[in-house]
Amino acid sequence: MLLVNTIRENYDTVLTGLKKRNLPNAESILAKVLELDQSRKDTQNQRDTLQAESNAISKQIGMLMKEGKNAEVEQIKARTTEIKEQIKTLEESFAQIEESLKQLLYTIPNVPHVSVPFGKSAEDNEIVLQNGTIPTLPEGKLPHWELIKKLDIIDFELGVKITGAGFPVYKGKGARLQRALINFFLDEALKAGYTEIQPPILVNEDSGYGTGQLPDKEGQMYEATVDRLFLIPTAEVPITNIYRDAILNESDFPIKNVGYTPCFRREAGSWGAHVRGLNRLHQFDKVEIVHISHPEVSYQALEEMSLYVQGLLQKLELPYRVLRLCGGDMGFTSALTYDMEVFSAAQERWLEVSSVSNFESYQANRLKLRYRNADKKTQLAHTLNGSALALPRIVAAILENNQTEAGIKMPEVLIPYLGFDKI
RNA sequence: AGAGAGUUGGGUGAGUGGCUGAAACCAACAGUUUGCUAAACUGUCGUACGGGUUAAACUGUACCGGGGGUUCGAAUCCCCCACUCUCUGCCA
Repeated sequence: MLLVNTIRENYDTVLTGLKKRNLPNAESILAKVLELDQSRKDTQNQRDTLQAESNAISKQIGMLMKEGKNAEVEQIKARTTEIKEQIKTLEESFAQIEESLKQLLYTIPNVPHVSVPFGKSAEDNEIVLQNGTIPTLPEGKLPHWELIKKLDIIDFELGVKITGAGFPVYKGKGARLQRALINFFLDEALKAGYTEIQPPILVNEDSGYGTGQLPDKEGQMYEATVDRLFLIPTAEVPITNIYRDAILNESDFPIKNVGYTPCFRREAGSWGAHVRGLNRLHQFDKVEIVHISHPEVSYQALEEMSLYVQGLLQKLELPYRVLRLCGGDMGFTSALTYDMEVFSAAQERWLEVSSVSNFESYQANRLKLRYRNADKKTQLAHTLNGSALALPRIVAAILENNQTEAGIKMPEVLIPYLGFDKI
């Protein structure tokens, strides 16, 4: 969430930013925030003053009792009862004000970076670049959901039997392709200086709040209700939460972590005709990169991540494009997001395979992720993350784009990992 | 899962009702000394939210696993919860 100080000190920037987000009533929301913050301060001030008085009296009682002046003690005790009443009232309204303020702040999305285009939907995203050649496919080309059936490498019906829709079973070369991609992505990340992390894939409530899945997107996660744990929708959640409540040193930067995990998404209400096959699943594999960055260089880090992800797509010989998301399409917590899309040649569609975002201090504020600057003051760090990469749509594109009469050719870089060169 | 013990600042660890935001030691940081390193010595050394200041200085409040209670006053007493350790059981 945003810092109230940011809202107060950069009011105009915040307001224009929120308008880019198409947030209705931005003015009145911000006004309410400032108002609540002011009454929070006033209330705290009153409470603290009374509390100070009460503390002084208690100290005095201690001394009087030591001197055996019990009559005087009884006298001033009466005064504290009065003060205590007042403190209690103030305490209650203070808690109430703080809670309303917090709830209100939760409803305010991050302020978009200046380069984020205005716009309402995916239509308005800006195409930054396009790279690679779109293949011409032979007669009788098939979409991946036909290919996997024909080749018997991914089985959706079997997944339905075991679990339900959206939980495919990968078999034979299909399973080996998954494993090869995961290893390839992790090895590439190591070469690029990332530290490999294997986090838990169930997280507690605090972690959900830390990265912003809670309280709003509760319905998007599977929950183990008995233990009040959530299956992660992305490795971003556990890997970023490593740094919850941390105070780093400037010398700790940059922090670059990579982790492979399965991801679980309920995807409630987001199914339709265009999400056949591997395009949308409840469980899928993803390798995620997470940066914790010094605020001054977080946008350099974002570019670095974008180039890194593009490099992976180039190595996999997939045609791709990079989009800068518009204010209306960007995630709630992001300040700037690049989406990477690959062209899946049989479906003739662009598929999102990565989303690289700078959250600036928005997540860090919830996480209480700070660092100590040269003046020994604590400052919020910046967090960034991106998929590198999400597997299912990569698999879909590899299968569709590389189909030949002789079978599906595997990308050169994967062959050492696969142990075969076509399916 | 059952029984017992525990949870204090970056670490070890003292503290059983007021003089404790918290001893001592270690680590860290700055300085003195030194041919260099080491040692020794001196100092600094929690977080959050307020007040104050151009900025500091200074100052108020809260925080000793989390929440609640008793009390004029709680790290210290009581209750609930979480977690950790030991033993027993079970198990990949």
